[in-house]
Amino acid sequence: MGRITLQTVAERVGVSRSTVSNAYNRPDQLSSELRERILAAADDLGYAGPDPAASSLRRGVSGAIGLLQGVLWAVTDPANLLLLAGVAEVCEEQGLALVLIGQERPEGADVLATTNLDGLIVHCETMSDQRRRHLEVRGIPVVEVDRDTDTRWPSVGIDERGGAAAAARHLIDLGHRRIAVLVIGDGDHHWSTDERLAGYRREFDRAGLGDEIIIVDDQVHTRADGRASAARLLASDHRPTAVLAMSDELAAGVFDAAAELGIRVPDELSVVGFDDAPTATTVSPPLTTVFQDHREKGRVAARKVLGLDTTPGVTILPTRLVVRESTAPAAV
Amino acid sequence: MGRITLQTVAERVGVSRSTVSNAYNRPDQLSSELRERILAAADDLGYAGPDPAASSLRRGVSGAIGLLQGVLWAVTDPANLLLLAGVAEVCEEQGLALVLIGQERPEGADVLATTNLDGLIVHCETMSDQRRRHLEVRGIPVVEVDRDTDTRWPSVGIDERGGAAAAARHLIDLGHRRIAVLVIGDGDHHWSTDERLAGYRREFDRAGLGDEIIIVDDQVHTRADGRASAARLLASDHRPTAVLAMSDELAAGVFDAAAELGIRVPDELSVVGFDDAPTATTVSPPLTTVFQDHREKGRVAARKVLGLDTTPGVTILPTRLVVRESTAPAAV
DNA sequence: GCAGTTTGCTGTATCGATTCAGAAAAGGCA
DNA sequence: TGCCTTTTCTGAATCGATACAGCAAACTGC
Repeated sequence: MGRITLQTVAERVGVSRSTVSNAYNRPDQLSSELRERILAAADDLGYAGPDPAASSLRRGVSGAIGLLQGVLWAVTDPANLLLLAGVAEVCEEQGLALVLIGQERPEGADVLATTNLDGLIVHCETMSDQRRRHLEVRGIPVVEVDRDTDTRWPSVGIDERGGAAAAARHLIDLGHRRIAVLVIGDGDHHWSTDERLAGYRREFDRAGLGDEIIIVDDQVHTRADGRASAARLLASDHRPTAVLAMSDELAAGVFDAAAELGIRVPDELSVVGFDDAPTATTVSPPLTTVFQDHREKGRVAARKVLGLDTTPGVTILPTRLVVRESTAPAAV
Repeated sequence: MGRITLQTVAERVGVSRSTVSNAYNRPDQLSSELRERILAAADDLGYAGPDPAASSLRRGVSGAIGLLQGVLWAVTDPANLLLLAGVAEVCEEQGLALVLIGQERPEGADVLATTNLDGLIVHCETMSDQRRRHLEVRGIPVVEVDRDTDTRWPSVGIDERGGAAAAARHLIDLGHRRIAVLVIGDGDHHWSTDERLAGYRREFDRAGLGDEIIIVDDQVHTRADGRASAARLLASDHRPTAVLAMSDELAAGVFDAAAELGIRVPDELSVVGFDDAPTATTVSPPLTTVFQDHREKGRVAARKVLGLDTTPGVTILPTRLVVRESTAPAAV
């Protein structure tokens, strides 16, 4: 007897297919009495409503937006989750599904190519030309997050440089001279990493610090990485009096290393993070860090990709230094 | 001039539509020479490959599985993320998209109903009859996670009761008598909550503890909640010597409260968590907790829903007590 | 009571691909 | 060379819905 479709329901009620379709999608196009009757019949027949695939084909929209990021990485980083939450929030509000897309697959059977999306948010991911081309050809709106976008796509980012500069200035104002920078990076540098570095450097230069600065670029990403890296750094003879960590997770790692070595924060070592993630306040002492609104970033990205926010080009969200208890004047 | 479709490419090359389709989906059905020619022409024309919506309609599969959980909650809970990661892992491996579905929307425009999925994983969410019915009618395979499933769907869970019992026994063996249980719950009790409670109780009863047990059920969920709740608990005259927290986040909250009140863990207060989430090891002292493999749980759920794991009915994953440094013998 | 607008419903064309039975060409074997 | 299998490609039928023009019937207003 085949599947139950609009047709089946239409025949049962004795109306046309169009009318049944309207019962679902345009209630104002038919009398509410008839609509009730149709819905009742549908329920009776076990019809679950218009088939999404068919509907999607005909309408040309899918009711879903994608979020592209190395999925496994994505769910590992607490700060990133806030971004996800922001995107999810807009999706829920708009009645859209949120599709997580991960790594490109080798065989040309890329998930991105076989999923239909009304838009895509690209986060911290270097995209293959293949994919880039695909998106253009298919005409899917794309918004990039936290990326330098000389490209054709609009983007959302934060004032990385300004935030970083504020963090550096804070330490300099406290009298620190020998400062270490703990660079984030899980393979290659992202745009945001370079920006932060530029922000720190601006203040170092302005203060005439040069030789005293230690740049540690150990490809660290997680708290555990940070701890390992900081352990080496802090074990040196002439250790820094302050550390600028490029994420709160890394900063937490520095705390761990300091605790192990018996170095007191902030008395003997000042630490500044970046992100103002949940970690910042659960750690002890509470972390001085650069606040950014991850969640809002997600919201803005989603709104932009949906055309709800029509600000063209790049949107830059502000950052600001949040001074807590992990920084103190440099010991004399 | 219209969109570019299989047809356009077929005409350009001078073959039939079917052949072009085969070039994409069944390379073995045509000579590789022709295939190359077709792919080249497609690229030339700016054809991005078969349209997912059309393909999905015709084939009857969507290449995506859904994960149903209050999205906002989902991305907030660190332990839950591991589940997500497990599901994502299998999806990536299988070339499937992962769709996050959130709250049911009021207007009958439920995302679940308008998204086409090859399967659905339901996590910690009481489902409306509406939705339940929908899934049945549409014949979408469903797997439930962490739920008592008297229902028609297979499920994946953990040995909640055994784990909880082990935790309770551990405290009892250490000589604790006055033990508080910090119940998790963000509104209503889930099955897992009841199971854990039953596990604790079993050991309390076995040890003949009764009056000494304090059950604190304050609808707590986050670390901050846990701290508030624990603050009240620990401020009482005759405070417990040990706390069984139903999650590591809550346990961390207990740590926070204890620190505030100057109560030393574990000397003056033993704390046991549940989950063995990342928090357990970043907290100080490291938390004694009940380990469960969230990630594996996600993997198993995904495999089950895809029919890759054909174990019927309920799959129960083991739990085990991990003794760290947050528990010590009761002070005499 | 009649022209003019609304309301309510129908029919047909289409969205873009996949499938499967089969035709034509090519190869294998004696 | 002739018969049989294999390879390579084609055509028609379908998947299930939605949009839009159009046609009755039912209301307006004067």
